Amino acid sequence: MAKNLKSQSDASNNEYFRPSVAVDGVVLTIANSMEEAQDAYMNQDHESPRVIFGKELKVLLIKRGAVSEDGTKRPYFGYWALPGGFLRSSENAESALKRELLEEAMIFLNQKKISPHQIGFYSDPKRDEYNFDSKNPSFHKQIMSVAYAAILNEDVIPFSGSDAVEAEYFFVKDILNKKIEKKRLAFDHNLILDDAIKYISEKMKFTPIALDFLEEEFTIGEIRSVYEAIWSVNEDLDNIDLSNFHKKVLNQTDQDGNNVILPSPQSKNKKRKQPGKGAPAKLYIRNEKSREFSLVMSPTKKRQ
Amino acid sequence: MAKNLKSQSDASNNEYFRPSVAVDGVVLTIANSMEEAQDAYMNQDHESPRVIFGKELKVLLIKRGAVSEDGTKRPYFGYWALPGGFLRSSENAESALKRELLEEAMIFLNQKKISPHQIGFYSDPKRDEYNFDSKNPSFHKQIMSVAYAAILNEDVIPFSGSDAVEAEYFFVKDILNKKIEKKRLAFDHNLILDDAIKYISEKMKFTPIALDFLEEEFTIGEIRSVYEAIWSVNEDLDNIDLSNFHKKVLNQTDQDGNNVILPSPQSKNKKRKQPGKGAPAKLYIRNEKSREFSLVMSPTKKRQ
DNA sequence: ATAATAGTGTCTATCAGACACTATCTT
DNA sequence: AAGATAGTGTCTGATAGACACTATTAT
Repeated sequence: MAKNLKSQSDASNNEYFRPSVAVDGVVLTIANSMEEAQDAYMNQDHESPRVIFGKELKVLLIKRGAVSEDGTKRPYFGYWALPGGFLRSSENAESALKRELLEEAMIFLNQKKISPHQIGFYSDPKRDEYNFDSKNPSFHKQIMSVAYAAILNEDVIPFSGSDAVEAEYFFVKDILNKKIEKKRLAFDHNLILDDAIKYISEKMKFTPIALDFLEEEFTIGEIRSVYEAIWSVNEDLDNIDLSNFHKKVLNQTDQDGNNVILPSPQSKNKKRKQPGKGAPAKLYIRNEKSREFSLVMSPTKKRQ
Repeated sequence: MAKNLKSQSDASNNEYFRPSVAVDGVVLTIANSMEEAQDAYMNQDHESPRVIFGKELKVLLIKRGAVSEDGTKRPYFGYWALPGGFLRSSENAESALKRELLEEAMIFLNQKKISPHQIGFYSDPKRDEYNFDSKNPSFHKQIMSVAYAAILNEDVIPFSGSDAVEAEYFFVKDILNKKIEKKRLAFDHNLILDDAIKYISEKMKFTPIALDFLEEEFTIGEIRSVYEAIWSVNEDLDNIDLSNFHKKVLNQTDQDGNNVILPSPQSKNKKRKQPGKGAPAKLYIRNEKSREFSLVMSPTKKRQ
């Protein structure tokens, strides 16, 4: 027993230190939610008129409860947080992410053929300032996290969380503008969210991951909406020229010279961006083999 | 005591599982080592003639000893491995990396103003197949790693390791071609090395990190050598057109329109790539504020 | 002179950005 | 007809790639 205690107290600064390792998921989606946006417009201070008819980037958050499974009081009670949880033995980070998303938000990533993107590893000892074991203050319960971003498409927007956990999609812009309960997210989740958006924002310049936000069949206007939604969060972007974007996307080829998007063969139907307005657009599908763009998609640089 | 044991055995698959977390460092440098390369050419099978006069990418490896500090036998004894070690309490991953590099290879990153690049987090339970605790087989000693890449410049090439650890720079191409003791690196370090090279290879297309491989004053030819050394590892590249590269580098500006490299004001000296050959080149210094390129540096695409 | 590296000039195809214009649909 | 979105055409400036050519040094 004494030996056991000794080895535990040694753990505070020798090389046999064992931290807890968690996975955090930044689940992103693009919402086409006119009603929601209009509600926001009416109830609030009219600061964001662009919201009204455009598509906007949303992120899944979980409300932290008062007590954890072992009966202890949880830090950041009442705050919104990224979904996630601790890794179990013989489990890798990606499995843990999938398990937690299923448990907390009924999202089954495997079924959706989604590969999450690893954002980074967060190990700052101060990232969870609440988390000390009061019974053993010399033993710092350091919690490290590996963060992933997962992109969901529109058909999972009608989201249903498990009854145990309160889960909800939030506009990313509202979180950045502190228009959220308690002003900020739990732990360093604001930082993780920022990093995830930067990652996706960069990645979509060179690869077709923007299509992951869309259904199997999509229009070029929808792709453009995805780019606008994400780039308007962190780049200085007003809007993307429709005509040039159209040509550029259609000219995208992969390393073998094949087009990255193809006219949909299955359906001759066309699709309207908003019901009852404008000409309907042609439908396209992705070339599943293409993982890289030949041309760089980037926020428009004004000509001097 | 019984309670203590119980909680330890529970640890094998409940949420209080505590893995060990290590940091691994991919320390990269560009070697201008004509003699070394010539030795290799003479002693081996003449398969890589390009090595002789070019600069080549090298990586720092540590030879794994027979026993660890606590007297137990170490897995992967005799293999070469990336430097690194376990995180200690109240320490973040970057501090642990710096501490380990100092201990194992006398490299003091802080002094060199080097910020390491986070490559990824590796948590596959099978990544260290040797590492089971034989006294407690149900308790899987899962070791997770966060990997960083650190770029060193030429002036640290005359490397001196501490006497306790055997440390050496290896040509990355030799490691990829399995021309190394035991054919492969310890653990999943071949995978980590691949990922690090991919990361640096991509990052140098859009940012001036290639300059981190060089001394404070450098020539445009030296920058080109860095690009060739790295891109020849994983891209299908023979060589970069001198003239076009020259113009492109000099035209690089940051977001404020300032040049990324500037003529060196301090010295009117010029520098020769190889002693006694060719005209000496102008010396440049970096604009420390510039962190982004305006133009994309990329491996030449042949015109059809 | 020759070899080797540094550096400039120039031609052409392609692409980015700007923007005018046509097409298709609903109300 | 008006409003809205989809899609085409065309002009211009900038850049990428190819490559000819000059400059500077040591041997």
